[in-house]
Amino acid sequence: MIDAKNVTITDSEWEVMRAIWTMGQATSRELIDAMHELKGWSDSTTKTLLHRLIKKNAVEQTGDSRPYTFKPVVGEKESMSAAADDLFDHMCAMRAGSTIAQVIKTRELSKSDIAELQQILAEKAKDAPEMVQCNCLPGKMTCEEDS
Amino acid sequence: MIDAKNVTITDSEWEVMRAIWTMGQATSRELIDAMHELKGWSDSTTKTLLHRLIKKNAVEQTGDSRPYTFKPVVGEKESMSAAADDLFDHMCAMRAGSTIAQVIKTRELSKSDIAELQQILAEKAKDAPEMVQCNCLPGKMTCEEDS
DNA sequence: ATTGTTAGTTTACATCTGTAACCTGGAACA
DNA sequence: TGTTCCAGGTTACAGATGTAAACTAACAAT
Repeated sequence: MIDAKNVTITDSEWEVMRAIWTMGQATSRELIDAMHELKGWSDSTTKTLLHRLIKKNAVEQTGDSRPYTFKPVVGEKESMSAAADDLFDHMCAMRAGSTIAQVIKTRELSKSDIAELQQILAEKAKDAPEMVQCNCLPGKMTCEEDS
Repeated sequence: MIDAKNVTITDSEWEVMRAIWTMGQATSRELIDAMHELKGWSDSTTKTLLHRLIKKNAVEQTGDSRPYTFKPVVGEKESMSAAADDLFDHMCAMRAGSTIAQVIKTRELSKSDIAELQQILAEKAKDAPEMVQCNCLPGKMTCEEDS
């Protein structure tokens, strides 16, 4: 699995990736059917997305005979982390905490997920700063609003 | 502050919003200078983005005399939550936990941020499911890969 | 009144995205 | 051995996005 960092997967492409990741690998027919089922897309749409993903090196086409096999080149976890990082990189550092809080509140998490998060937090608490600085503007070191 | 849900703020626009949110409100000149400083953008670029944001109802222009004042219509926190939600909505539910874990590891969090997260997690742990199901494909109830 | 300066508005334009039709070469069938 | 079908490839096309030039209306200085 290659670094998902440099590959930008768009929303539609992301849908295809989810299918590929979940199936592990698949033929275009299987993917086309899955996408038709899931999103109502026409065959062409899935084909196009698949090609763009191949071009981006997110998916590879293997096999010698005609119904080729498509499989992921980038890992799901890495891609998800990259996407999340990308999101937080564009937000005010000062607000990351409350955003994460909101996400945790909203998402369904398993007992072990929660245990892992608690573990990480406990560790992180040891040398956590009293407060995180706003990094939106130079000079400006804090955001006014705060609700 | 209006619902940030329906407004899609693009990456570049997001940069402008950060400046506006941080400044609370500002004249176009101040914003143009800030963006020039931060991103090296030409005046026009910031102007265009400002206008698009106004059209999207993310920013409003107030004042009667010439140097008008621009101020946010959507809140920062709401927008950030909306963006985060949007991201997680497109990812496999089963992987949300590990993604959040990765984010927490990477980001800087203050002591109080951590305390809040721990608080939320403790509460959530009470009735957490043993495991979260993959929601990528119909039928398919779990993702194979798992690293 | 005339002119320059700046805030605000329109227009531009290449690339990216979402979505899909159409074409082509080989495999399956008649 | 000509016809059909389909996987794979090419082209299309409108709307979004990043980035910015050009134009116009107000205000300030002469």
